[in-house]
Amino acid sequence: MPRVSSKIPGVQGCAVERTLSLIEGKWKIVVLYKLLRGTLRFNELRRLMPLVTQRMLTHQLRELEADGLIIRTVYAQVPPRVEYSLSARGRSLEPVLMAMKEWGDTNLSSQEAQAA
Amino acid sequence: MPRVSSKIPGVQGCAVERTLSLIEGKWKIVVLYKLLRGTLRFNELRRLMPLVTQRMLTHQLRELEADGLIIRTVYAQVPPRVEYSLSARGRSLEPVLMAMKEWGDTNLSSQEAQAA
DNA sequence: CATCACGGTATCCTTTTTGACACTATGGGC
DNA sequence: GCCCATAGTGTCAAAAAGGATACCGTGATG
Repeated sequence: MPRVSSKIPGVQGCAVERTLSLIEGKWKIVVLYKLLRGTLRFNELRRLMPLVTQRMLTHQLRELEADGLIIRTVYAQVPPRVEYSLSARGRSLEPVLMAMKEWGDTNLSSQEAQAA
Repeated sequence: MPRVSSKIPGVQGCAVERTLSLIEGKWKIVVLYKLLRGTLRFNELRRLMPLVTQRMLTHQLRELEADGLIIRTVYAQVPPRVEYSLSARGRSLEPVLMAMKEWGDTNLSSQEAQAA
């Protein structure tokens, strides 16, 4: 099924790279990771990630949405209510996120944090 | 299954993030991916990735080395000979790389490349 | 009428990343 | 002596990413 771009010879890694490019943004994986547990409102996300500025969070969310990884639902209410949840596509990234988390837990345990 | 890191409260995603930070560089995953198949010399890598400038490749390799993911072996020969290979730590990233590759192959097959 | 909460925007600036391009050292071969 | 290959460095500039800060619109509430 390595049906990637087929043609281009030296660019097999492309699939890996393109996958990476979707989750590269500074806080994107964190967002995805949080959303694995369920839908969250904008400000709930903010509270979970106090270090992210509003502008950044909005921006990352918009990109994740554009890439079809999350779904943004706006409720026409007065204090606005906007909910974010993973799309099927986004949820399918779970194995990737988990592989990364496990690797990190194992290999970055502050102990051997730097070069082993 | 919210088994997170337990300790640090607001920074559970940290492991994931830090893992990501090691492979984020523009061409790093490609390098790692290529090295999964075995040791390569500097120019072999260059030939495999014609779009990377020499400066960039060197830079990425240095960072990968600093993070303990690859091993750089210099042979004191006259046309210099420098070989790069994965360290044990680097090789342990294989599941992550594979998870990403598989996701990419499945979800980025040019067809549904954009938002599903 | 002022205030509040929510979910943003807009603007500006700094830092980081990436790229272009040229230059270097070494020792062997011609 | 000059050129070659390998594996780099160095410098500069462009582009992308990220951050700080401030402002906006809407109804409900007081």
